[in-house]
Amino acid sequence: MQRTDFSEMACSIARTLDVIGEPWSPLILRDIWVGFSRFEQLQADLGISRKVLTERLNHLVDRGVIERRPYDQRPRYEYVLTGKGRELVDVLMVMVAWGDKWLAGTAGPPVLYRHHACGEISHVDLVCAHCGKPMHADDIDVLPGPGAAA
Amino acid sequence: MQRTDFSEMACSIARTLDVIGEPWSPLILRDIWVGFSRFEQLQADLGISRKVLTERLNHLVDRGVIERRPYDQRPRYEYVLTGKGRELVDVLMVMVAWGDKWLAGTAGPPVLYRHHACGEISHVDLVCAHCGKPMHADDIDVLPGPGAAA
DNA sequence: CCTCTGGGTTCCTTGAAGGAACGCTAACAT
DNA sequence: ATGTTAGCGTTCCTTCAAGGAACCCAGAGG
Repeated sequence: MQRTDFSEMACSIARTLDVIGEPWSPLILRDIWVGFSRFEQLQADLGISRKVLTERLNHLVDRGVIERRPYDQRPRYEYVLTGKGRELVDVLMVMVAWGDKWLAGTAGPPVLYRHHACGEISHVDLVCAHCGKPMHADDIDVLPGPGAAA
Repeated sequence: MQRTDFSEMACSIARTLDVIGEPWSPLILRDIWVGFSRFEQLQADLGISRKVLTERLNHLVDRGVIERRPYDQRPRYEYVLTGKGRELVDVLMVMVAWGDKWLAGTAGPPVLYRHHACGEISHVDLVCAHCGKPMHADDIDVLPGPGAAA
């Protein structure tokens, strides 16, 4: 954990960072999303320290984005996304879209996403949940909300 | 910077984390987005160490998501988003939507977003850039792309 | 010439990440 | 009954980044 505690800030970005803001956490979430569900798989795929992997998995379980459950009579466990965690993957998908566009270089994107609904290779775009039109950084006004800081 | 270098991984999430994955970076980006453009403003608003703020600003400038420019004859500078940086704000907007939904508690969201196009208080949603239908964690297949690891 | 302001830089302390070694449990093989 | 192996962590030590306070520098204004 970073030394400063973001979880108490009156900001949904800061609070979300309290869940996946630590190093490795987004990559762990990605791996679990695409099917690496066990400790050894995660450790091998990421090359992360076992100590840190343990800490991150516990943290993600505590925050309710993944669930730890036995898959054998022996003490064996797998980690799976909860509903809350599956929605958090939205953040990853937008990171992929941005990284593919700005950081992929000449080699092109490392992975492609095929959308079930249309069958095409595609990526995510952001729209307004209310009217369905594009919604990006310059398309909104930011106003104080009910949970604003005192 | 976290000790492990994410920038060389064949993963757009890891590469994006190399840009905004360090502690404070997303919050700095948020502040610049909403209009805190100067060093002193950022330091006072975030309560971040001046040393770390300097490091983060330099890093974000290096990666091309913000620009440092003088605003006075005196040695005074402000930081503004580049186009690349403005698109990166998409990631923040999705974090806000998720944090508002799952972490805001009874007090409600700390800030509200009003969409220019429809005038309503709203939040972002993810759709397929190709067909416009919803696109979330379970709506896609992940395939190897041209820039996949050897 | 003194002071003030914005924008950093230096230095010390604390604590998290890296990494290797070790431990624990339950099945299976000999 | 005694290895052996696989899966899942825990312990311990070293290194480096974050926190925080103090300091520095340039230019304008009194």
